[in-house]
Amino acid sequence: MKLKQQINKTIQQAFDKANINENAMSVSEATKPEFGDYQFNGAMALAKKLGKNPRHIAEMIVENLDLTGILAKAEIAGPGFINLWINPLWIAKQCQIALNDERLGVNKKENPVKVVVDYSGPNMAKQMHVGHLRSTIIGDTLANLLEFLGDEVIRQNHIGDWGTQFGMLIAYLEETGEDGSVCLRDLEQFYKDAKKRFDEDENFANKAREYVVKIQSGDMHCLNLWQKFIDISLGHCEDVYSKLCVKLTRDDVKAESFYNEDLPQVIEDLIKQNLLKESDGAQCVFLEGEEIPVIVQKGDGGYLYATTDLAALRYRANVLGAKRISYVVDARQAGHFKQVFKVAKESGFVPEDVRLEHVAFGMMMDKSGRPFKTRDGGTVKLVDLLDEAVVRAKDTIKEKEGYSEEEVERLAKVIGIGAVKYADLAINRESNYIFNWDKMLSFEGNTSLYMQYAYARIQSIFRKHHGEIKGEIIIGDDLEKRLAVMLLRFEDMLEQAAENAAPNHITAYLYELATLFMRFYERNPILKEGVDEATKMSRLQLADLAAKTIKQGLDILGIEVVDKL
RNA sequence: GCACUCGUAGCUCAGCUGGAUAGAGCACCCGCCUUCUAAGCGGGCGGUCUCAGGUUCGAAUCCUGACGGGUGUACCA
Repeated sequence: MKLKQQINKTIQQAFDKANINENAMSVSEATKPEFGDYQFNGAMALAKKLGKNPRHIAEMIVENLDLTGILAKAEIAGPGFINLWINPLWIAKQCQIALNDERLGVNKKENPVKVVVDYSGPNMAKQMHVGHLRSTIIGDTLANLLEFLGDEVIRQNHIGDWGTQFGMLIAYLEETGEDGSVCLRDLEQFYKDAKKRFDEDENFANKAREYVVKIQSGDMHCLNLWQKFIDISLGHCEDVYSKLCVKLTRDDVKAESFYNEDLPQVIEDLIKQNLLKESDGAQCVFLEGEEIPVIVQKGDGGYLYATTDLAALRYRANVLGAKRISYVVDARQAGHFKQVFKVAKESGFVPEDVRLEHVAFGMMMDKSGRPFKTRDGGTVKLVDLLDEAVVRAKDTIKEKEGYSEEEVERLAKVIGIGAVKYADLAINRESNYIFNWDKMLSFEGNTSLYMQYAYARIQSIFRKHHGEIKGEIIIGDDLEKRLAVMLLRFEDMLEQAAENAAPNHITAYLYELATLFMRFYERNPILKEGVDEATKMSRLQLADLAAKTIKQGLDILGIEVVDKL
């Protein structure tokens, strides 16, 4: 249900009837309940343009406003605000439609596009650490969201599987042994050990360097070892993805090395476009207004990540056919992407109409506001963080008695992982955020637990209710109306979130929805004695739609729900 | 130095394309369980939106500058 659009249409009709030959600006949600459900603020802006009194214009609009359909009431306030009340009967009907619809009344986009979402991108040489968390879950949310709205989403996991450190790792893998899966159980340690050998033993170091050359020249034995290493390392990532309920699979992997063959061609094509200049021995693209050039080939002939990114960009635009390409990468690389996007457009690698965006996010900080590190200053492994989340979640479960051990385990997983993800997604992605266990695992405030609790409370009602649910939704009081309008806003909110690639729009909405439901639940009894049948049926259905909406919203965030908490 | 970004309640954060008295949560204080999950709900306290100008009928939001924090600044990714 595109609620705003519907209301805008009504306003536009009033414009036409009043002979105001302008496009009406969009209505917005009322800032307060007293101001109705929606408000139209366009009269003031028009007043100046038309040289008329804003209240007079507002009157003209209101006089011509159809109050027999969606809208029930309109009031002029202050200098020319038009406060709008939606017809409760209409609201009820729309909720009914949403409830009977698998997609909760959310339309699929009329003009879906292919979207590449590039996220996670772990380095195969090391274990995933907390630094990968945000990209992985923000990216997955964006992918889920666009998919739900009907776009054709192509997930791309641009894993780092190429570079000089792999020579060292593979040399060490061969040296240590037969079964890679054993020595690679802890990648971090393996990397450290290999590095130690590299620094200590000249022979080993030379061997490592040889391996780099061999891999790059396509030596089969080395490539096999390399492949084995990548497989195992990727397996680690998949464990993390599975724990995180992130949908990335091996099919989404398009590694750095995938673009290797195209790199010389990238250089060739830049030369053809007359964009390349040599500077200090390196091949560079100098962009207008940019202080530093984009270096695409080093003095020694090697390529850089800008080169790979260019290759990836044109592959995504031309081979995959993407019309929107979103890079979910931390904010520090803003400069890099700005430049690379510019080169991609100027060189014609990517057509003008393709939307390139850097979905930037801030850093994760510890409680004292410093970058998130272990006590000794090392990086925190993502698996460890997630495991701790589950352990901590288990401690928060109040009454474990009613559950089997497996159920507690399952609950702890849903709560713990949900808490970590929600806390991250609830923050405006561009700002840095402070990681705080107590806050994220709390039932209070804008947390996943609060949402899961709201959901479970509703499921509890349905466990207690027997018999079929029939009859229609009736909007009884103001609270029910606010809840219902909130439910109808779902699609508007999702669209905004998708447009801005902003998961926190979803969490903010869900929180507001859950809060409204809790209030409704406290004030308007459903199954208690004395509630007449029609009201009961109506409230059951409202509760049902609320639960389904919460579940669908959380599902987009990649967060699970349980029927009982 | 230059570029980017942020600065909102004691703390953590919202605030969409400018709109009415700037919103949540935590913390603190006060109420509400013999009936649907009180892990909840209601109420109170708490603000010079860093500062100074400008645009506008109207600015936390847009522009300029200052101050403060963060990040990035040619051959790592």
